[in-house]
Amino acid sequence: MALSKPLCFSHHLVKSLKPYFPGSSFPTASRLRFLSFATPEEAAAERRRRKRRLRIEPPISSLRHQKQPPSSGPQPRSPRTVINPNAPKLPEPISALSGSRLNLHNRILTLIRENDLDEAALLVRHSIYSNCRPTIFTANAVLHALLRQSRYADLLSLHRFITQASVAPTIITVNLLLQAYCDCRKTDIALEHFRLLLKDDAPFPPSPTTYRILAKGLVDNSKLEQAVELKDDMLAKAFVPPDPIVYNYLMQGFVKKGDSDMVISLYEELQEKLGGGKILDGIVYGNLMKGYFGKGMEEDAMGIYQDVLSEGSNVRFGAVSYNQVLDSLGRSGKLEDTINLFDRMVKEHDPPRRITVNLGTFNVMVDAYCIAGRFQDAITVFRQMGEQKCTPDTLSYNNLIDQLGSNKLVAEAEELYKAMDDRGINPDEYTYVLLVEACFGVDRVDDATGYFQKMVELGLRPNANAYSKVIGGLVNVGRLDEGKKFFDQMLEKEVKPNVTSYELLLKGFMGSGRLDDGLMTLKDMLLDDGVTLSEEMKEFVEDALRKQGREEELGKLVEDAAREKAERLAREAEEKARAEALAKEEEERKKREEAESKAAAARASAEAIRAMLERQKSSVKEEATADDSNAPINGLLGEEKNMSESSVETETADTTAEAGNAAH
DNA sequence: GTAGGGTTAG
Repeated sequence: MALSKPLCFSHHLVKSLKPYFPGSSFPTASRLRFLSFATPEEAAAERRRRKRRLRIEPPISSLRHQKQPPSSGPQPRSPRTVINPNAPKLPEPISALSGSRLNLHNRILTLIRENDLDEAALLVRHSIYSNCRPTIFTANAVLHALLRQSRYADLLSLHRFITQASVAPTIITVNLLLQAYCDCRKTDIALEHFRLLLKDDAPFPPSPTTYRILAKGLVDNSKLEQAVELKDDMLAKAFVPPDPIVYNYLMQGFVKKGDSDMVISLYEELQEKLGGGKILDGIVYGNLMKGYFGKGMEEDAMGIYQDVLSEGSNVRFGAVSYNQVLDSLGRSGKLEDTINLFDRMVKEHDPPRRITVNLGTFNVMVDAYCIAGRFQDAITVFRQMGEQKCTPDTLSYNNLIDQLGSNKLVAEAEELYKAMDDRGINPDEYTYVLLVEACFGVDRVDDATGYFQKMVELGLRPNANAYSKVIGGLVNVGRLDEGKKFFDQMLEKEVKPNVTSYELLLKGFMGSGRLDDGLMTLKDMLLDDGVTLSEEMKEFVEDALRKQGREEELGKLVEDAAREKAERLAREAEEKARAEALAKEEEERKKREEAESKAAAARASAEAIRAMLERQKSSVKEEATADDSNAPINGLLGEEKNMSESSVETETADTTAEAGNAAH
């Protein structure tokens, strides 16, 4: 019995995944629409059906009898659900979190608080097959902690584990999973899981947060079209009311894309869906203003601004909503209005009762001052952060250092860098690259390379882009050999060079007449799979060679490189083929062995039965009354049945594990 | 005693 429980759930999952997701890619627009209801009435009916289903908390014991025919007892579920006895289980009610399971929960929460997530995850796993099974609430807490620390691989692995162990998820579990996939830019996988919630036999519908996670994930990955589809699906299914946050994510995406018309029409659509009155959630107004500013409709933008932030306005504004309006003003050159709004926000700020200012506020202000060229004011407002109990993070520092450095205010930038040290905020690779660039910008070449070396010494890992900054700076001032040294360092550290880093060196050597060094660089570049030589670069090289009458060398070099590359590729292909052949052999050998051992087991079992029948026969001969002797046969067959079940379970588990692995 | 409520600067 214990074995058949997990079997039932995971089996269902695999079965249900197949027909609904024939391709691995996200369904096209038409297929998403196919899921929508034809009429609002239909959608409402389905909604009612689900709510009804959700209201009924089945006793835990009923979960064990899922396989029983539906004839026993009253049937509260919709007819469709009854037809499918393998429908995903409903999650346990919160009341399950009591007694020893609550103790376990609290122990795990303590581990999370102590930041020992490994131990917490391990304890969940170990308890699953113990006599104190963790509740889904405990698992959710651990999943959430893993998500907070961006430990996606561990999150997926724990999620896979509890799924295989047939711990029924809650909507929170699903949302955590969707968030993890979206964070990893795997929006297609996130959408596949989301679609399970839309199925008829889904144990619960999506929540507002579900839509928010997906909308943000799609927008952040520039999949605006799919984000709009999702929003339309949200309206059609109507599991949740039209959500300003979802709309705002979309507006954000279109602001970034420069499509102001779409920004405005999304706002108007939301307004209509919410009944036509004023939208009372302030979140949408910053982006709406950006839409108007983007169309040059300044008066409309400012009209909205005056309206929603006027004396008696009942539009609700939190720090985030304010920040977006603040940003729209700052980016539109309305510095005076920006400052006024900022002052108002600081006045309204009354923690912990009301929060209207946060870290983002200051960063938006810094940008506004810098856009206006008032760098000293930017520094001043940055320093005011502490007064509002805000602490700048590395990104905040980087932002201001960037603005100062690229405007030749290097001393100020360096002062901020020192302040980071004093406050125990760690500079990252980006901080150092900004300082490197700033120093190059004012011809402090040695300081620039000094900052770069310091970053490397600190164990930070500059990427190819960072290397190309230092190489470029050195090449620009004619210190080619030093530039080459950094290029070699990059190779040494196994950082894959980018096109720019090659091109900088190539241009440097060729431009200064060091043709042999240039040709060597060119050959390395041609041999590198990751980069291609642009036409422009090729012409540049030809030109430099022609000047010294060596233009015929280029053709030969290109040929040589092409041949060497082809040889290498052929070699690699051969090695790969050989490895694959070996793997296949191994696989076949395993299969053969398995088949042999199965056959042997079958022979042994047949032999056992035969022997038993033999014994039975002889005992019948000996005793005239013998009708209790077939019990062992039943036992034997029963055992065999169990074995095959557990092997199916292993197979299913593997399939699920593969799906999870695909995320990496 | 299970997430969240959204933003900004790479």
